[in-house]
Amino acid sequence: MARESKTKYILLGMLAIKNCSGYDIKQMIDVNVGYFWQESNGQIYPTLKKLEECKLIERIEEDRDSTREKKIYTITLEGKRIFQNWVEEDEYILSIRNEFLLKLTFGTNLTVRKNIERLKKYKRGVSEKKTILESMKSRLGLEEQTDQHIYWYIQLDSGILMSQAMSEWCDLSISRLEKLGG
Amino acid sequence: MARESKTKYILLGMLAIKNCSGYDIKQMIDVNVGYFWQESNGQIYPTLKKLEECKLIERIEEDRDSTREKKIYTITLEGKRIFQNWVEEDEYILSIRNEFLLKLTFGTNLTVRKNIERLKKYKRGVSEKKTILESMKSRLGLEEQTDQHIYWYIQLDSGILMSQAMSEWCDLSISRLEKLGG
DNA sequence: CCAGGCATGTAATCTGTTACATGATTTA
DNA sequence: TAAATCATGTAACAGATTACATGCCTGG
Repeated sequence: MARESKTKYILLGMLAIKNCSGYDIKQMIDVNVGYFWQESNGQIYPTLKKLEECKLIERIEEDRDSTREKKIYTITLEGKRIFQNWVEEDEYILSIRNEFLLKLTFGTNLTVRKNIERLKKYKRGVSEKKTILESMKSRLGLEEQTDQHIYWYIQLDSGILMSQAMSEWCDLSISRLEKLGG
Repeated sequence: MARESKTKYILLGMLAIKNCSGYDIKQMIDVNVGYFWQESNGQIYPTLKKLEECKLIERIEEDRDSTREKKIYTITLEGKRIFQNWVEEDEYILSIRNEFLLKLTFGTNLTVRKNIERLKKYKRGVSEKKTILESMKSRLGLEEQTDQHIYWYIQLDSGILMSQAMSEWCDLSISRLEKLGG
């Protein structure tokens, strides 16, 4: 049966914030919530099509500026209803697959030195992401404080705090392994 | 093409630690690495079958105690080789889908009070998991310190630190929302 | 005796990724 | 002019979940 896809809800949610194209949505997802939610184009475009067929979203005329082909969508009342129902449900799926942690768990099959290197590299990646999130947060702080903003703020903080914790964990783990004789 | 399934590697990895059954493996995954890796029975059993066909694992006689049907597997040399190759590859997939954070991002569609409630509930869940991980860690500390142990120790710490950070983030977010007038 | 855990497994079905195709426009 | 980015989309294919089936054993 494969559980119900949540893709439609994130698309509706983004369109509830503002009218945009599939490409815009993909950007917004990658940039803003990419650290806890991913969608591929292979999901986005077909889902947009289906949503339009079901009249949960509609195409509008992109009034301006595009010589480029760009399909701008807007959410319908029915779309908002469906979206709202989903937001109100107090249940959440959580799926994670972190292959880095998995390989580290089996770290005994590698030299200590190699594991330390990996942790250092991983930490660099985590720190970069944290920096990006922090700059997004400060940019958000400069803009006007709408109701929407507070939740984006909170959500960004979760990413920042997680990155921070991950980074500290890397240091801790590195020093543990170094004591072992790296 | 759908990316290569990693299921076989975690099964091989568990069998590299000790001989066990599909049921045992499922338990080990849920309990030990469940917070960053999940597998369902619908993946585990068919994969075990395939691995046996490819001679990467073998059935052994469960010497004792079971009136119950239980198929114990052991990893073969070829299986170890395949597993080792995977561990040595310095590349990792990471996929996360946290529907809680997603709904919170769209929190403006709910009352502030409701979002606070959700955060409190979420925090309880996070704290429970943290407690479990901590008890696992102290249990691990009591057992003999093998080479394997240090990596499980480190891996557990990542879960504990993440839970801790998440928990703090919940508090922070709750107080932010309360200031808004919850 | 019955609920729940132990234990294995399959079928149905959808989900989701990758890789590719296409073409315009911008930038170096 | 070549590479990168904008922009939409599809096909192929495997991945993965859920739900169910089966049956034994244990504890209350």
